[in-house]
Amino acid sequence: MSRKNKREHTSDQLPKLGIQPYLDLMERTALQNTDRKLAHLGLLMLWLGDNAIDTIDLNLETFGLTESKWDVLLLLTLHEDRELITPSSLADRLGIRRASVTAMLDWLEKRHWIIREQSTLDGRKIHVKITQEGRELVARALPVFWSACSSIMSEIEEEERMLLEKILMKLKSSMEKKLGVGR
Amino acid sequence: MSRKNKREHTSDQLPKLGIQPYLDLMERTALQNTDRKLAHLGLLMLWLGDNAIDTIDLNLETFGLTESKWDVLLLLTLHEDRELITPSSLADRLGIRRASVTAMLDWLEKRHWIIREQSTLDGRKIHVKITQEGRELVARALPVFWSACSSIMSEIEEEERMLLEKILMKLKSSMEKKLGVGR
DNA sequence: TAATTTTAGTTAGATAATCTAATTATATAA
DNA sequence: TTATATAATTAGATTATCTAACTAAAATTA
Repeated sequence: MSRKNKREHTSDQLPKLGIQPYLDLMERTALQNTDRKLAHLGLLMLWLGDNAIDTIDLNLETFGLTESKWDVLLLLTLHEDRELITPSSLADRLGIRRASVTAMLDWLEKRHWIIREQSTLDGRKIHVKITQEGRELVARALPVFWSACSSIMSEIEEEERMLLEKILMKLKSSMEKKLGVGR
Repeated sequence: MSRKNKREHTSDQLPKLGIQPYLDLMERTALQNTDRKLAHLGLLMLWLGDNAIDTIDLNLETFGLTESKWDVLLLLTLHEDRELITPSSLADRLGIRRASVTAMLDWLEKRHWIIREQSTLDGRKIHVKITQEGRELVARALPVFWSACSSIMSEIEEEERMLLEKILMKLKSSMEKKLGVGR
């Protein structure tokens, strides 16, 4: 009784409608020339994207990181010893303002995961580098990150995999073109 | 000359590496038992998810809405006249705290898109409803939302579509199970 | 070469979306 | 009737963004 009664008072949970009511609403409210089937897929992609990001965030949390800080550390790691990385180039790549990068770098620098060095060639520029401590953090987080990535797709079987990879690659380039971004 | 020169000064753009350097890094840093192929797909899904969200945000911006406010309005629309919607049930469904819902409802109420009514049956509860003005906003935004959803998938061809739908539905339910959420 | 313009980075101040902890009112249970 | 639980809010914080203004340095131009 106690358990059951309790539940009854916990009340008012919104029932999970599933996707059908969304599709019904779409039928009534989309423009004539909107492809319903594609919009259905797009809606799924949007939802999955949210879930994928939540999964990754959950795993990065262990390291005191968020997705955007992680992106910065990953960029610094991948470009290390290749090119000079400035706050401007990070802002450009991340699609955010320089002021936002400044804030993020302040946060990372306070934790000794990155350092800023004034450029000797051009006094306006700052050279951003990952520190040894930062490298160690990344080294600890990477295995978890990859395993989180793979867990997102754990249900996929071999036959589907190849095809899905092809489709996702195609979507990646078409979306990047549309948004004018890229990695 | 002028244009070219200018470009040369625009300097220090980080080159777009593409996915290969990520895969190389994965090879070196993933755990032995991490399925590389699946992690590759997961990484793509993560990136696509970001892009899909950006696309939707860009379109909702026109209406002064963000994805989370839109989610609330959509929930109110779909559940209208079906069940009593309370701040608690919204928090539960959205996976956020009641305090966060309070803030969002304040914002929406200030714009006259929702109203709050005290429940007569249980004085602790608030009944949240979409207003006529809110309904009109949603009616204007919905066609744009669906067309944005379909634009995400515009490259998909009919043969791929069926299979992709099946895969995405499967991923949706597996991820929702893992995260303990659902729509 | 001196004056002007552009670029890089930061600072200041704002908003949005979240959180936790504390508070208030009401309802339920012991 | 008293104690406990629930619903919502408030207060105060953090993170991630933004724009506008500012400083310093470099590049352009007159």
